[in-house]
Amino acid sequence: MFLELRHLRTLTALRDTGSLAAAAQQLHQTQSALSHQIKTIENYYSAPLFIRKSRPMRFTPLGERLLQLADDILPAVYHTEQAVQQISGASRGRLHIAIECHACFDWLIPTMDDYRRQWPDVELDLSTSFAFEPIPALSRGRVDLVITSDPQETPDLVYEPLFRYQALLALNNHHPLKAKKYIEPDDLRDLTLITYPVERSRLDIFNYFLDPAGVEPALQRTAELTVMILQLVASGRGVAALPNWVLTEYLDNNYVSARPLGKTGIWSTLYAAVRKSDRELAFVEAFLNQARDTAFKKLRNIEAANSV
Amino acid sequence: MFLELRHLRTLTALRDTGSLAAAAQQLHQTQSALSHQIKTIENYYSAPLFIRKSRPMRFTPLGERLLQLADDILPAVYHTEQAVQQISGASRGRLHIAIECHACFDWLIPTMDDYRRQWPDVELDLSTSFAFEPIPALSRGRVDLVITSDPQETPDLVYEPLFRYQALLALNNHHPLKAKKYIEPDDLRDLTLITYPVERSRLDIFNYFLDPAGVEPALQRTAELTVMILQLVASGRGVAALPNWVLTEYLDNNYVSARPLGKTGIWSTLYAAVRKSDRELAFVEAFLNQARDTAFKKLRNIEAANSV
DNA sequence: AAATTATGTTGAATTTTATTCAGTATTCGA
DNA sequence: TCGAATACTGAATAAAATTCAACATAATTT
Repeated sequence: MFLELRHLRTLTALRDTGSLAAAAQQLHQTQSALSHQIKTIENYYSAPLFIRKSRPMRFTPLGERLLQLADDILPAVYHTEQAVQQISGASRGRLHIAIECHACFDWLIPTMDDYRRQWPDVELDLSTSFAFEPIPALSRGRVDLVITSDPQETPDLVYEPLFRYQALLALNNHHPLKAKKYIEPDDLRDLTLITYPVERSRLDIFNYFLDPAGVEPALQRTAELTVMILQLVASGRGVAALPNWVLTEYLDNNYVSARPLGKTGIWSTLYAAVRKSDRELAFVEAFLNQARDTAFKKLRNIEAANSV
Repeated sequence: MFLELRHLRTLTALRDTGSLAAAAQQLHQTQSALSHQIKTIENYYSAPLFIRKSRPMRFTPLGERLLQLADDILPAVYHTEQAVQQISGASRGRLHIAIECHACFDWLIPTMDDYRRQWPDVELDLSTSFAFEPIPALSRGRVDLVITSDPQETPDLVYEPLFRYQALLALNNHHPLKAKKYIEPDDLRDLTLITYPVERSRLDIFNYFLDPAGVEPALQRTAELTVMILQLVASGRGVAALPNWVLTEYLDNNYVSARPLGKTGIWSTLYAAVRKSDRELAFVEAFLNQARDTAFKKLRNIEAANSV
């Protein structure tokens, strides 16, 4: 009468990942939340679930027994949820997505591919919001989900955080700045900066990096497509600030190199805006989680790549 | 990622009882809570769980599928919880109970019998609080649980409601008052009232029934034990106000008869006081639920008996 | 058929519970 | 031994569940 599936899901995530921090990430929660949750279970049973001071972590008999239960029943729950979405109306719906950010294709396409496989009956559509204002379109029901990095409070919308990301400066592989651990504004004074063709006020590298330091790049040029920008960078025609997730594959293939902007880096959060009334629909929630998972996997790669 | 065991337990209770109201009672919740809970599930899946306008109630395919899951996994959960209480410290503890009310033995002894079977490692003890003040004894840790019908707010204690009950006037089987649907204060003017030997201020029949109407019974006498009181009533030596749960068996056997006091009856709630720090211990919570279940079953009987 | 009673729904208020935040301790690896 | 990663904790906050109260509806009684 006390146990909930939530507890079991936490336990399995803990076992799968081997640490609270990683389990929290897998479950899209903070590590503190899991710590509290585990303490609640341990309090209830007046016994620990796992031995803290051991690497790799080991579960106590209590923890083992609960994990066994989790293994017994969670697959059944999962299958039922899948089946039930078929017979109910939950699997049908419309999800018209609008993106404000050029680079988002990079994780959005894989996200949509995976999502479509799981939710074949959802009518997916994607439009770049160059012809219209996406937020009003969302309110009016012309689109159903908007990807944006600056949430503006609106009464009928909610902004669901997807993930944090960092802007990196992409450099060609022989660039002298590779010697530095991170880029400083002055380093850009003599370089050509390549950007997407949008207003300057929407480019974070100006807002948070160059303008505060009063620095201008020697030259600025634009390119529409990410691949074009990277081609230019790779051939030494300039440098470009791009979100870390865009760079993962290119870094893996040693096509270009990258460095953080400033000691702490320029970080921001990407949000999905949806109408409040849609938030708890199964197929909407599933999309958010799919996006988070896809991005999470991409970003895990870059961390590994960066640490080399 | 949405379903919780709570939902499945609600579904099975619904099926077992056939109505929201009864299911709520079984789960010790309000019927409104279940209504909301079910609406949440139905919203999530955008489909109803059962067909409302049919007697007996019928589940939709969605509801059936979830019930099937519940049947698959809830037994396993139950068994694990049992097993886990054995291997953890949760099954061992002390539960010294003090009762303020004379009549409570009636449901408390069966409760304790059932409880002991499930929790053999809990050290059960029962004391009647005639020699000491139970609430201070609870705070000081001399006892662990106090059964009382008047909660007095104390910083370190919580009062958990167990059940509502009604005081009934027990009459001998040939008593002329049997003709009335309910007793009025004036009816007692010429009768002998039998009570437990406690201060008048602790007798609800005076507090809520006779004193407000300014009526005194012709005679008053006391008896220590419930069986004694009922013997006196049965042999026509007087009438007695007793909680409905006490009377169930005697009514079933036609040993005595009973009528409510006043049109709406005199109702009150019985509470279990425990220290806040003990409230969420598994073996304490289990005791509360056991008490509620036992009382619930007893009271279901009397409702049936009364309606004859 | 009207009246009464039991049952279910709903939105708002309330309470409870879960989660985050911020500060701190601890562990791990260089 | 330091810094980075990880975990714990209490307080603040956010979210969720529950109750309350008003109403609607169905079932029963008179």
